[in-house]
Amino acid sequence: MGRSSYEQAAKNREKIVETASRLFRAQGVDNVSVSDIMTELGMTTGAFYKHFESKDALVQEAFAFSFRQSGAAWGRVSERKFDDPGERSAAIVNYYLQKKPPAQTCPMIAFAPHVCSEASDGLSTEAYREGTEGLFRQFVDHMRKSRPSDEADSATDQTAQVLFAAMVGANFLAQAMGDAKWLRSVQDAVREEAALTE
Amino acid sequence: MGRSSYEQAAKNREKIVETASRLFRAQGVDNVSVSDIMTELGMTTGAFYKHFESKDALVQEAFAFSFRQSGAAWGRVSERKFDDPGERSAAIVNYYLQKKPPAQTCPMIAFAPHVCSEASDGLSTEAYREGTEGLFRQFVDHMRKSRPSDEADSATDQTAQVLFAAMVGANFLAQAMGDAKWLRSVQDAVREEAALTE
DNA sequence: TGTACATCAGTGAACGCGCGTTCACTGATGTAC
DNA sequence: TGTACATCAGTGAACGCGCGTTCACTGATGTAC
Repeated sequence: MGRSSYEQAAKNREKIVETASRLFRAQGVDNVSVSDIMTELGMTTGAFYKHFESKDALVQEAFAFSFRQSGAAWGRVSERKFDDPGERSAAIVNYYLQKKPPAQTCPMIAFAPHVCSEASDGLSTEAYREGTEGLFRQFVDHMRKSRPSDEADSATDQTAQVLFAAMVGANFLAQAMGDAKWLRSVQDAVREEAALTE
Repeated sequence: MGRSSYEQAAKNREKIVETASRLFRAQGVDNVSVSDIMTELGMTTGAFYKHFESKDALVQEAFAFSFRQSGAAWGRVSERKFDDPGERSAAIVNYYLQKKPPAQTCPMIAFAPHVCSEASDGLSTEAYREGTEGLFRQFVDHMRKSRPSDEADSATDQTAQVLFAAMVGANFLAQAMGDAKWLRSVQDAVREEAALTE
């Protein structure tokens, strides 16, 4: 098992980022070791450091990758055709609150524990902030299209911001609590609130 | 330094729970070691296990303690006199979204990372669920008092649930992101939404 | 094009560190007579 | 009440474990002639 070609090495590097993103989203950054990732790829731990300077360097790239993935999924929802504004604003909230497999947990929620801990240096924290702000702006833009007029409406924006917070809060609680009757009721309330936005 | 009296030992035990709660809320459960807690109390690590079977046993008690503390604080807000319903519903949201010292971070948010990790066994997870559900019920009850009539109004409840999610979501983002202009705007939107509840 | 050497992706074992937990021990407190 | 013994809160050092990281080594790939 000697040296790999540059092509193979580049593929392996990508695989590390993708696998890490998946595992980080499913289990949380601090519950996934470098060895966990490399073992899943059938490689040894030492090889990791031929590609990344440290675990946090990988974390940074994995964050960017995950946020891009989420942003793309939101974009696909946003491009659908909608009959009326209420349907439009409900669509993205419904998509977000859908139950998804662990590997697709919202990055804003899955990565927060790592960002809060002191263990994370500036790099990954910065990636988290940028990613979260990006999703927020994307959400607000989506909601603005619910307005027939092209002018920005500050009341619409305010409602959108409340919905964003409510949506994230409901998902956060779902991750932390697991299923609970009252929580499903909260999620439904957020969905309905989004639907009656006009 | 021989054996302590039963009275002293009981005091020490309480101090462990209080100190742990404070540090856990400020830094997160997984970033605070048993040794951190005991050192702050001027005791050695070994003494800890005369009081608790394991770290998670302490975590469970610290969770219950913190949630009781938060619930009591909410209760004090709830007992104030209010002139109109909007002022009443704004009061608790404003209180919740107030910037507080690290040691008073909302337990729903501060403890979530530990509950999500596999490291937590059933005990502490259960304490978290009970505590969170308790705060939720307290919030909804507070909001119901905004209605002049004594009958439960399902529309009021729905608004209350959305506000709860939005409030928690906004605080969650604040913890994860630190200060950001757009986030303050989101927090303001949530506060205003609460104020116009009637 | 073929040959000789340099490069470097991947290996596998080791290191250092912090953590939760254990343990033999100490000596003041508690208890039995 | 006083004495002799048992209890057990607290000590301080050690243990085992998983983690991030390092390192000498291997041998196929890349490069220079």
